Amino acid sequence: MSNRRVPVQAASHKNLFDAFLRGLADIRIADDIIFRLSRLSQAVWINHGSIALLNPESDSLVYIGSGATKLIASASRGREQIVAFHFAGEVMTVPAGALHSYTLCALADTDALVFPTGEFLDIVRAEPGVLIALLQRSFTALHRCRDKAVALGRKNAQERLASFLVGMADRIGSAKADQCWLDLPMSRRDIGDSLGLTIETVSRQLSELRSAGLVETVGRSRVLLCDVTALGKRAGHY
Amino acid sequence: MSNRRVPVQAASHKNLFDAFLRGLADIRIADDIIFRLSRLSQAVWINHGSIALLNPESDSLVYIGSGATKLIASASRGREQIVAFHFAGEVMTVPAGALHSYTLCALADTDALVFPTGEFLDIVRAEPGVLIALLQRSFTALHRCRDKAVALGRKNAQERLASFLVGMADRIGSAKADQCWLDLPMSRRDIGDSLGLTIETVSRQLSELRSAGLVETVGRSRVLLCDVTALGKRAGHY
DNA sequence: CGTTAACTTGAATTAAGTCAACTGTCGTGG
DNA sequence: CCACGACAGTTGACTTAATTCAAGTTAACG
Repeated sequence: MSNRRVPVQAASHKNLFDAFLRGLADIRIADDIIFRLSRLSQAVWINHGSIALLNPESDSLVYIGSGATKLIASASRGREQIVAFHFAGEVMTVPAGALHSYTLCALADTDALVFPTGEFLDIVRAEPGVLIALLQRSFTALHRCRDKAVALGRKNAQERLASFLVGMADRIGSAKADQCWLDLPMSRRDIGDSLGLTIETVSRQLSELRSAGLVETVGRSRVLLCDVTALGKRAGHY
Repeated sequence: MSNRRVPVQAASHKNLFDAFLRGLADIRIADDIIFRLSRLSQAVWINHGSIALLNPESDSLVYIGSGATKLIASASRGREQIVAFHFAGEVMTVPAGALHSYTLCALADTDALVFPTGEFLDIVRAEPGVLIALLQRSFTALHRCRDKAVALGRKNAQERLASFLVGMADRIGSAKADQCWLDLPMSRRDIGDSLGLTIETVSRQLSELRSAGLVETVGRSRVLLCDVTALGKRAGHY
């Protein structure tokens, strides 16, 4: 992870905001709305391993400019469930005051842009393109979360890990034919907390996939999926 | 379940559509948009126990006029995970062509109104009120799904059942002080398929809650939550 | 009031968790 | 640039919570 040693500069608010607009919707947005959104947003630099300080009073809408994050839900007795990972260019919502308490934590040095959801929607009322873009991202998040529910509710450890790897390959992998290289920014503990498994079980199942010839690993974070189709089958997908 | 014996008449498309509009957003919508939405929508009557025939080619937006439904995701080997329950007045999305195949199934005789999501959004572009209402419902669904992920990933059988009961109390219970009556439209199998447990485990845990004095049951579907706060504690909520 | 399916309870099994020891990776400092 | 230390990850042995299989009960409907 060479970028951890290189001193990285936080992006300026302007650059971050521009990237957010470009990524959100491929449409022209009225200047006054852009101005108001810009004033509403707050650029946040989250160091690798630390958590974002979000307003606990209101839901937050977060854009990840660069880096990667995990969204953690905590139940009582200190148990943590990672509810979603997010990567550069993605938008997510963090609820305030829910049944479980949510924390946004950076897996790598991360540039983020934060809006209070309520005010954001008020401003953006007149821009259907933005609303629809947001709605589509929200559907995507819901579908991912449902897939996770299936994995957590009805799949065994090996299928969960296979699902995870195939899902990550889809999002941050570099595919070539039916092979795919992954550089995972999260630890085994994070993977376990995401799959509802212990770190030991994750490790054991990864070893099994390794000896089945489905994956190879290099160091701690690099993984080669040797046969994505076969892995998808092990994941219990249709 | 007396309404199963009474022959129920499917609501007319007009009544259903009107209820949908009233429930969605408390705003005036342009007449031509109402007309186009009305033409796009399809009223569907789903008998207790049978599944809705949705277009497998496109995502569906579904409004439940009356009744109750379960949204089932199927993984390979015939395993089923109930991803969400929906009751009268609610709106949901059913994805087509996802990793797992989704089925909408009625827990009671159900009146529903179905739109293809894509066309719906095209028509509704000019109505920010509708888009925002949809966005908020989508956030609610996402938050519920995340809570479910926490339960499935990090809670034991008893906590899951307690979460389920408290959650249902919130949505379809009749509360009085800290007590709450529930008339569950779903079977023990449905509860198990929703909580990632077997029917036997659900039964055992319900018996435990019963002997702990936290719930009482009458017949198969009526449940009295004797102390919702205490039950919430057992659910691992904060 | 009898039949059927839903539910409950019990005993045996198993997948994943826990606890513990060991190994490899990676970054720092000599 | 190499060696060391610390921590992330792996592997093994044992335990446990939930599943599976099996045998009753009970509720709901005709």
